[in-house]
Amino acid sequence: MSNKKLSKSEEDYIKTIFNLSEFGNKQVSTNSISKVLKIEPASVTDMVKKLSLKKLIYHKKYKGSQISKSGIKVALQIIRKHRLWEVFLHEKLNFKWDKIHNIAEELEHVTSNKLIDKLDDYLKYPKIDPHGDPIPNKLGVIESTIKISLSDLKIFESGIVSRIIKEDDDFFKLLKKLNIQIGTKIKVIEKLEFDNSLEIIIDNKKLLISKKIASNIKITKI
Amino acid sequence: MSNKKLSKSEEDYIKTIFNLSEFGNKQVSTNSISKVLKIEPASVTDMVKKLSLKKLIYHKKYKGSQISKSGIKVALQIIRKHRLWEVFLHEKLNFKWDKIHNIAEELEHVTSNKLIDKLDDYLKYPKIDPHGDPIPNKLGVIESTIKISLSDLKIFESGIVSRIIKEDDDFFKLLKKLNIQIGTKIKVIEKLEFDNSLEIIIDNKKLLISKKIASNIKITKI
DNA sequence: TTAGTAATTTAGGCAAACCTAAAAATATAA
DNA sequence: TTATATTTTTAGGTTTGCCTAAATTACTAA
Repeated sequence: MSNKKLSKSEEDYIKTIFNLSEFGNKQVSTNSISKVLKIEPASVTDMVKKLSLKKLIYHKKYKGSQISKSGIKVALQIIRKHRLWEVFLHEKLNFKWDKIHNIAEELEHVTSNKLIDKLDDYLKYPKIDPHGDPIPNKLGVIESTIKISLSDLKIFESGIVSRIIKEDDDFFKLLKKLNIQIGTKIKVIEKLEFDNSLEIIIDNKKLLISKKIASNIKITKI
Repeated sequence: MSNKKLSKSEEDYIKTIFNLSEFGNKQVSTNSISKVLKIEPASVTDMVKKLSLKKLIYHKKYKGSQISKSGIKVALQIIRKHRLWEVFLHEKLNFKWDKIHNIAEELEHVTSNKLIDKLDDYLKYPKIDPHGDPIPNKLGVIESTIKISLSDLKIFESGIVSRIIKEDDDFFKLLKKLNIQIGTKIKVIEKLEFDNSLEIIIDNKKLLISKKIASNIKITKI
């Protein structure tokens, strides 16, 4: 099909529309795109028309945009690149969590597919990025793992930390002190009625965390 | 000084002008830039004016362009990025010599300085890229090593292979068969009068190579 | 030294991706 | 159900980086 190389701008729009659409199901308003990309609504209208001509989205005047099948395909490849670079920056170059996003934002537009496949191989085919977001494979397939909030885990259930909701430096520091990070195994052994805080086990050590902390941590049940 | 971020195009021009100028000494013609970048001379004139306003080059109508001190600084940083990425692609991702250039051409425009410094660290501060070209350090300093042709090495002198002149697949294959690559230590033990071929030692093994081969290999004397 | 050729610049245009201001469509609330 | 507010689009501009065609300057060889 229409395999002409997209511009950086076009890629940014597609990614944004995909992200706002919740896996392609929702209509996306011109204004919401405008806000995310910090581009005036009038300009968004221009681009949205262009992407519509390329069949990457469906657009009806005044009604919003919906990403198409081929648009989703494109978006997943961009997301794949972004997240693989994030893994590289974090694991190999020792960048902190919160510093990698902007750099990956640039690297994701580097075009070579060969590059991304070799990078994937070099990183040993990671399934999640340093934020805990899943990485689509070469074919765009995301291995679906169901994530629930740590606060929703029942007593004696275990899980692997797979996402931190609150992206905030203080919260990151707190988690570091508690030895909690992406990949950490956690078992819930008690839920206190008094204040809903949780007693959990990490590395054979018991500790107590508040309901608020727990609800900002997503885990994959094991 | 004028530290506003340069566009990809501007960077490409600066790099080209630097490369054509032989370390900033020579005037560079509009036509030569045009040929390298495959952009019409008229367009080159436009850009050259712009870069001149930014004091990255000096330009006199009809007389050619000369890169300025600050232009050289910029060029060296781009070259640094390019060559570090080449090392990464070659050493870490196992790309072949001849495949890395185009990808590095894209990666060199990624802006983060922090990224390039961390990459440098990760690669253990390499001094030369996979083609044998020297890598400027953070300050733009190139550790100058004098390279001579292997065919100019005298009897009983030794050197490290630092550059392959002929960039040609067949020649690469030949070198591979001879166990010669960037970094290989070579000692000359005989120069045959008959056909000017050289007897050399690599890894304690003697072998004979033609004058033509030798003159396509640059080495650093040790 | 001058006529022809080559290199370079000027002039005018175009596409991409933005912008502002104003008009049109839609949503909301009295 | 209007009047008002909000959202979206249209219309017309700007900048960047390219283009072609034509004019100008520089070079070269008779």
